[in-house]
Amino acid sequence: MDKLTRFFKILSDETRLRIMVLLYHRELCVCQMCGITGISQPNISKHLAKLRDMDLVKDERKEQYTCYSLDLKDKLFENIIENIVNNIGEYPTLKLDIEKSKAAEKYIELMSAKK
Amino acid sequence: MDKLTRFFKILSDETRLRIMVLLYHRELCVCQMCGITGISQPNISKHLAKLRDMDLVKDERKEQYTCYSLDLKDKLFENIIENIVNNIGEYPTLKLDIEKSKAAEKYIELMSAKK
DNA sequence: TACCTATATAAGCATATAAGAATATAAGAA
DNA sequence: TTCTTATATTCTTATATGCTTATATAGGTA
Repeated sequence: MDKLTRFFKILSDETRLRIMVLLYHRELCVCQMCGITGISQPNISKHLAKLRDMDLVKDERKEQYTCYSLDLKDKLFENIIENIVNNIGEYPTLKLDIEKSKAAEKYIELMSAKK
Repeated sequence: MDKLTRFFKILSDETRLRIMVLLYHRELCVCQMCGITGISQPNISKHLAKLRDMDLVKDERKEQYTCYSLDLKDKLFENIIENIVNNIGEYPTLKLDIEKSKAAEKYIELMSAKK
């Protein structure tokens, strides 16, 4: 049950929930998540570390970026995320994140453009 | 989304998760929950108060007891609890709670027996 | 009325958690 | 090697959370 309560605790933080829902749709690098959500890089990184520690996401180096993707081995966990996504209309922030993620490449450019 | 993260935070505590799963199966009074779970009365009460504040359970006075039952208006929340229950085999503590709850009346007697 | 019993609340303590700012690291480019 | 970019980590501060013990309240009974 500890695994279950830890999973719920992970999802009880808005930042992590946004990350999880984003990654459910597609893999993203750290700076894309920053750009899409408007959350600071150290903050995103720290939450990604927690998700990694719980084995919910995996990372892969791609050229200069570290790409993250969901890695849900547990069917229950996957169902829960899926349920949320199916009701995405009720959660404007999540919905907007997803919209933005469709043009995720843009956020890499914006990041590079910052001087 | 706040409603969602608050729901996950509620479930991220072992005591509250046990209460929710118990109440999914049947209504129970406070002392029955204490007896079944072995958790202290003030502790159970406090967690019930949180669940009540979030409108996840409702209470009803029945003779000398206050009976609690689930009151999930949100389909997503109900699905999540249902999913857990469907996998109850993976969570021995939850499973044992449910087994005990089948003889819930016993716990009222035990409580009364305590002088 | 006074007395139980069941439940709720409060106080105090210890621990956990989040966010921002500053800094460190790793890998590629010059 | 040095510089740059992307990402990770550390430190500090503020806030939240849980548990135990003690106490309060509400409703029924004697």
